Amino acid sequence: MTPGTRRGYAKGRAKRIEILDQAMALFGEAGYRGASLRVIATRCGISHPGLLHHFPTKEALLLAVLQRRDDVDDEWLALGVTRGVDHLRRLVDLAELNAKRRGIVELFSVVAAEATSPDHPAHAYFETRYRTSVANTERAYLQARDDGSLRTGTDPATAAQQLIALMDGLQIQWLISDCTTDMAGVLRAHIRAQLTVEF
Amino acid sequence: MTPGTRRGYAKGRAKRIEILDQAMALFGEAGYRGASLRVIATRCGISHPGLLHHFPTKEALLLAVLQRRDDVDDEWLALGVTRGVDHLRRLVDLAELNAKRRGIVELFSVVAAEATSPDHPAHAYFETRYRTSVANTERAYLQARDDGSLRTGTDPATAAQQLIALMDGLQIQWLISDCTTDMAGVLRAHIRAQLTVEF
DNA sequence: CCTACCGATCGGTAGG
DNA sequence: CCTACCGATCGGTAGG
Repeated sequence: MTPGTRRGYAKGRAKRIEILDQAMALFGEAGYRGASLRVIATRCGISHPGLLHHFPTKEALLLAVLQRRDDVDDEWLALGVTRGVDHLRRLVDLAELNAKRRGIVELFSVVAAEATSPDHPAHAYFETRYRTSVANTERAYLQARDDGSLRTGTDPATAAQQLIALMDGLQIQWLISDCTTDMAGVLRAHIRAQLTVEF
Repeated sequence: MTPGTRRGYAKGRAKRIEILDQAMALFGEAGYRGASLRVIATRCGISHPGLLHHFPTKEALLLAVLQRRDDVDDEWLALGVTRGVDHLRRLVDLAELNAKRRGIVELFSVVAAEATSPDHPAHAYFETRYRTSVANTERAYLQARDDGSLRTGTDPATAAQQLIALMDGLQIQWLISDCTTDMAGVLRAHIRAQLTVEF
């Protein structure tokens, strides 16, 4: 340890972030089962027992990665208005933002599919995530209806399920097609057809 | 070998089918990377080198599983009319049928997500599959427009992408929610809103 | 944070 | 179709 080198918590925290970033990338590329702690650790310039010093198990690492992405996105969603048609617009903006973050899209698409297995470590996480996503979206559609912005015959509960499913399905197509699908555009067209107001 | 035991090709063919069925189930449960030849072989009552006698590599087994499912579904789709609005109706029927075949839904949802990685053995397969699925669906929407059944402002190309994405996304939600999502119903509501005719 | 190791498991092959 | 084996790799632990 050379004199002047900063030691202690700050350095540990920075390494933690680096691990989470590299883990996100590899979990996205290879899935939870396909990713190995040794590869993640090597990409961070440490050994795999070194990684296990920061996160006790592989499972804990995955959950920390998912939690971190949620925190960042929740913070982003909380900026600005998030009710009714404005909330739906915000979801389209998120799709537009995601089109610049392949790693994050890969992470959620691949791990969500893996986690359909009841014994997957992230199964409960995604169960909750889908329930709250659909519920929040349904609330936005209900508010849009109260505002008179929703076309007659559009059921808020069904529309919410559709919108979440559409976002997920478009991400798969976007990844397979090597990012040539226009996720935000297709999404916007779908919502526009459900509203009486400009979108 | 007791006298009277049937030998030769018939028995080999039956074992091949059994392997494909068990492999489909495990690839769906655990993904391609998470599934092991030993487990598949054990479920078929043979050793894993015995399995490799029928399929030379794990990759060949996966592709054979996918090809077999396509053959079965193509045969089913070819029954009855498959143009315009009737074709769209046929896709909803397929979703209804899939709601009784969890194994098949798992296989395609999980492996498709895995296969977004360019080096996945099924990457090319899914690239082609999505292209043709979207193209066939676009053709159906174009025919619906020619028949005057399509609502003004609905773009066939966009609608095709939406419908395929919606089917995939609904399957993920259906799997995570332990089969409580009404895939066919949500799908039908989406298409109904795009048409001028009853659906 | 490291090296060194554990038992388990992987896909595939040798040889029969 | 089998047993027996290959080298590689896995998540996690011991001990420092």
